[in-house]
Amino acid sequence: MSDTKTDAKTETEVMPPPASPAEIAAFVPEIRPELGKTSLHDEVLARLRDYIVEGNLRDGARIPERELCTQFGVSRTPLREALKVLASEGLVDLLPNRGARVRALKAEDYKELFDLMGGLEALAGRLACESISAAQYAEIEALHHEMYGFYLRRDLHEYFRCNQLIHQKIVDAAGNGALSGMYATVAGQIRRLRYAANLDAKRDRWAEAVREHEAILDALRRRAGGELSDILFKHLRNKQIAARESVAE
Amino acid sequence: MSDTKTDAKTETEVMPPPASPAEIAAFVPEIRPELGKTSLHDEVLARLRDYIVEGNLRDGARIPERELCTQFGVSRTPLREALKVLASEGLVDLLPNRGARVRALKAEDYKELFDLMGGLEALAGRLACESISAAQYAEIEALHHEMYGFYLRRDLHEYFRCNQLIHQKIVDAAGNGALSGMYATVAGQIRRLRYAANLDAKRDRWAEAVREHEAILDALRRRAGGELSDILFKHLRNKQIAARESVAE
DNA sequence: GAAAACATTTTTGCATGCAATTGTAAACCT
DNA sequence: AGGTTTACAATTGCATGCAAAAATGTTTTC
Repeated sequence: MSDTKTDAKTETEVMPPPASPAEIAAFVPEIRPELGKTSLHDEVLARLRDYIVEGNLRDGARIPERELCTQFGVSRTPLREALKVLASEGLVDLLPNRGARVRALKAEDYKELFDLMGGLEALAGRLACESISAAQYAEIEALHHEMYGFYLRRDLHEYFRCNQLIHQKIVDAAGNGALSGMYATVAGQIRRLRYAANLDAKRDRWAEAVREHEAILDALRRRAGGELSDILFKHLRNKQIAARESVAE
Repeated sequence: MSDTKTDAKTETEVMPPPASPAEIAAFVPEIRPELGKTSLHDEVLARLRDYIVEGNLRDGARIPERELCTQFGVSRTPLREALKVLASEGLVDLLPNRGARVRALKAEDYKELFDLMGGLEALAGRLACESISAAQYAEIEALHHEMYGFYLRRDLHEYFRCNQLIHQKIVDAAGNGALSGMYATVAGQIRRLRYAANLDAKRDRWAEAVREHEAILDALRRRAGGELSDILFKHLRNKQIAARESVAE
């Protein structure tokens, strides 16, 4: 009765209900056969990052290593590798011998991240003015008009979708991969903060935001890099203030 | 003569000369007993990062996992964790099933990194103007004068030390931890590029750089954030051009 | 003699094992 | 009873094991 613990090593072709991590892992290729090219580590990393950014784990909550292993169907090794990377991104804290916790961001941290995002967007605007194509500009202009329509119709949800897309397109237009990567990291952090709520109530802030976007488009059209840089940073600062008030409720 | 490779598995209590990773690891606490608090992973990460940034491994060179394990006296697990983090920082490339290589940065990559550093310093300057203390400003001013002395004496090495320190102090003065972290990462990447050589030959560029630094100090004294931001970005752009020419030799 | 096919060694990715540390709760003392 | 101690369980950090993939070397074929 002591040899029952080692009989799971043999390679079984067909097995009824997956229970252990290894067995679940053996089934994963069936569940998602189309994208079985990335390494297990990368997939776990992406999934765990989303899992946290989406807010499935509360701030400061312990990250249950073993539980997530079974949930993702992998062993501890790739999961731990993912945790180290997420720690270096600032999404989780790693306490020596005491596990990983979802990083609890304080108001001061969000202030830092917003400023950082502002700086990155300011840079993006400057670089975009140097290298943006006519087609790329036209695309942003079209998005701007679309967004304006949603503003007039008071469709906050669609307005925000367009808004985010415009900012992302400016970053893309900068044509700087290193910048895009860092922007994505910072934006991911901030995404954990759910704001944008009562912009509708504060109608004057909304109108102001739209005016700022018009100034952004204008500077971009004139390829005025330094100017656009300045406008974008200040725009993000105002967004930060609005977010702060929104979160305070 | 084929069984000699597996006899090192037994755990020995007393052993003459450490040879295997495990044996070396067992001796490490004796070698450095005072700072045995950080996790093995963190230490390996820092050491490996330095090892690469210092240029001990050539661009595009394979990273010999097993060899570094023995060199650092750890097993593959913490080393591989460190490699994943370094990959996320962009220092190494991880090729699926084909190991890690030192990321070979092309001219275009350095251009991106320089622009990114310019954007981060521009942000730092802007934020520093908002929050810098008189003491911090005085420190930077003193460094500036010291640097000017080295310029007059044509001491390129000390000039550059001061120069780097000034830029770092501005970033510190921004008081934004997230920014500092990203700046450190980008600066580390760029440090792999050894430039700054023939600034001495190009005497006009050196003089120009000094003038730019005077403008930086002036804007900082006036707490002119937007202006400083602009100057810093352009200063970095010029630095980039000089570096490009310097590397081209 | 060069290229293709095969066999062998090495390396990689992941799972698991094990000792050490931490968390937890029952037993103990004052 | 309240706080301390001690035994126990869970968790963590790292080392190692193992199968699959790649690199390398050898033979074979034309």
